Amino acid sequence: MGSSKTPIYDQVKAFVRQRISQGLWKPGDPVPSESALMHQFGVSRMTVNRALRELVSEGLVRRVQGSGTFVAELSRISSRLEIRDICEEVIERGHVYAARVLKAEKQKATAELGQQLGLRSGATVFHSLVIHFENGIPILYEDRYVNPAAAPDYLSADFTQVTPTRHLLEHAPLTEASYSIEASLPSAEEARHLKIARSEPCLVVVRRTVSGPRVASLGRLVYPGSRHNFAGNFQA
Amino acid sequence: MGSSKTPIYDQVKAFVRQRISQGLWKPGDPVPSESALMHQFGVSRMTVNRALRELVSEGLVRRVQGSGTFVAELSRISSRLEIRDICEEVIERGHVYAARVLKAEKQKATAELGQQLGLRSGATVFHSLVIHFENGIPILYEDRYVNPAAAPDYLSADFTQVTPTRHLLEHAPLTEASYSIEASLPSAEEARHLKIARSEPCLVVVRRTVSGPRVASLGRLVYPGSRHNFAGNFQA
DNA sequence: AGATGCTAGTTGTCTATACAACTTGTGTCA
DNA sequence: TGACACAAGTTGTATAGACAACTAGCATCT
Repeated sequence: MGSSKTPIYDQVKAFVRQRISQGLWKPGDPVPSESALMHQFGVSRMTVNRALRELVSEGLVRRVQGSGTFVAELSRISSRLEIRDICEEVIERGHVYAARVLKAEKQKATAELGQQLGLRSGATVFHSLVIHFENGIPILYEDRYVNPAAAPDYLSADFTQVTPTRHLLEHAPLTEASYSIEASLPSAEEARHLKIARSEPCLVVVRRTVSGPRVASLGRLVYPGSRHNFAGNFQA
Repeated sequence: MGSSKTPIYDQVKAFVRQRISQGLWKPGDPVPSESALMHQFGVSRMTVNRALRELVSEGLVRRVQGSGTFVAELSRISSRLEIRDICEEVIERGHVYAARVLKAEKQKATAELGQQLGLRSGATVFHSLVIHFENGIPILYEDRYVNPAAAPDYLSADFTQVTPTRHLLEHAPLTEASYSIEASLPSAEEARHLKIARSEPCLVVVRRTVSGPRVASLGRLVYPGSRHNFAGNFQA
């Protein structure tokens, strides 16, 4: 029954978390020391230490060696933004996924593109252009440049079966990535393929992925504003 | 010299992380057991345990009690998306921040709004409308409804000195939040105050914050697409 | 063949102890 | 007054050992 099936360190975490979320302990306030909590709960110091260390990694408290533990300032509560595969997302919603490949070919890099991919100007790069559909409706225009050194058989993949994102995740283990999200109007070609008006705003995600020592790919993902949004939620 | 100033558990983490990011150990592959790593590094089990536990929380490996530790599937590498105060951001960029208050008043909630805030239709809510400037240029149109129970003195705050976000963070400790990001065209009024064309796409963030048992506020943040984007990067 | 039980290996939790590194306040000495 | 030393309190790391909980494969019995 009331048996303590929940681990002690979780109980300590819950205790501290509750005091903070109820506003009893405010940002900047000191949290009881390890030895205080240790006596209060009648457990060993290592257990309390684990609880507090995990709260640090969750961003709830801040610790200063030699000084103490303090409730963190609230400005940096955060959530996770994931790199998801569009195909998985669509299927997760119980809908039908499909893709059409407009282009998949070798190309010579311009100076700017070469620099972004860490290649010299004029080097060979892979270029793909894929439209993704949800229930037959175009929801994503994906324009991607890939570093051949990172994924040599990129062009031999069948993008109607395996999305470029998935192919890259599998063949070029992701070590780093950066992205930016902005709103802009589609180009004429983008609008045509997405079957939207040129006046309809789109969410544009530009993403650069790094695999090991190399920049692996540079992608421009255009989502029609009326058919997509990014959502998330997070808890303290 | 090579003095081991870095903690042992960090060395173990680095070892595993390196093997994974170099692609030597692929997703699904088993990671050496605690006792194997323990002997390999000549350290105690608790130290190895800590290293592996932290790698779990970073999403790099997955552990199954009784079975073993495995390299995680990479599809869900993620970054943190923070709730930031616009004022802090501007100042961080070394620019001048300013705000203009268009509205700050009590209002009766419509049925829909009341429901979103967890209040009955017709209840009193606070409504604020603030324009934020960076170097004199409007960069954000903030339309916000606040639950009076969560922040009773919201309306007495001077929003040219303290942003609504900051006031709420300080007076209604954040326990939960959800957001959605979408692209859309501004309304006539939004375009007028942001000094942009009605055809210029905007990033719209709708955010709902919860403080303790109550929904604290509902905000609609409109950023001109040409003057703002959300960026981030993350590492494995 | 199928069900059962055992065992070795693995991760999960917890303890008691130890020393190192750092902070802060206090007291002493010049 | 100022510089310095010291001590008490705090967090950071590491160890050795113990038991619990779970998994997977093997052997045995029916």
